[in-house]
Amino acid sequence: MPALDSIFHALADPTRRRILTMLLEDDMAVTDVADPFEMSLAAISKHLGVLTRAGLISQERRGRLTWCKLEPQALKDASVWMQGFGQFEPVDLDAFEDFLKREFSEPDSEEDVTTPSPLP
Amino acid sequence: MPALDSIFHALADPTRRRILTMLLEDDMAVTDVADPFEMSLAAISKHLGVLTRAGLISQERRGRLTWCKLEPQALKDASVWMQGFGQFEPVDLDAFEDFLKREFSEPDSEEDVTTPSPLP
DNA sequence: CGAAACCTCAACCATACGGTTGAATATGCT
DNA sequence: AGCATATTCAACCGTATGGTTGAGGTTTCG
Repeated sequence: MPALDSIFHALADPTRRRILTMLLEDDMAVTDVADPFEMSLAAISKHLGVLTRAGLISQERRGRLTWCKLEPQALKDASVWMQGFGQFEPVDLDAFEDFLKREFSEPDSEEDVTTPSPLP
Repeated sequence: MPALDSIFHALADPTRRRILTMLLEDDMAVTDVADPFEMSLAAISKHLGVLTRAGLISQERRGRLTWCKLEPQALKDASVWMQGFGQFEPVDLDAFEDFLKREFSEPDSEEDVTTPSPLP
């Protein structure tokens, strides 16, 4: 439903990717999402708007809290688009480790955890 | 090596995604890449620059032609990042068909082929 | 050599992006 | 009712983005 444009655009920001990884653990209220960031609440609210319009999360108001929930379907759309290129073999969890290795060994660009951590 | 920022940013533009799908078929010279677009050559050249800096393609000059070649490793990085979310099951080619179905049934946003076509 | 083909560079423009601050709007608590 | 909490809205600002046009540098070919 949401276009690839908005999905990829949403994923192109490290703050938003980090928000997604936070939501991977559990649903969160907006203020709690904003807590670890050194940025105004309004800025985070905007980021959440971008993620919502991309369909990557949903926001449901319950009481005075607005709960943010990961919506993996949009991510899946984008993932499937990339898989459609078919140039590389199916999901390879080793590849994720490889990726992390390269991400951390080369002091490339960002600093913090903009990557999910499904490795237990 | 290229950060997720630049990869996802590069993927967020329909022109650039379409270029990638074109390069899926074969390597191409810049002018030929630009041909189907209603846009100046300089604009396409810029798009190719974005794709190159993201590591999604490489450009090699041979004679007076500059050949553009798909570089799937960067795509794989991004794909792996998404797979890291692990919320959805491994590569599911049916999902790609589902995606196309939804993409074409709902007159959502874009019009043309910004998706690869690995279905023979 | 000179002209044409191929591509990038530079300057410019309108619009979008990511952030800020301050006011506005719910909702819940006492 | 009244106040604190939670979230968004609105206006603003600097910078980036995606496009244009025109000039410039290589390479090939007649």
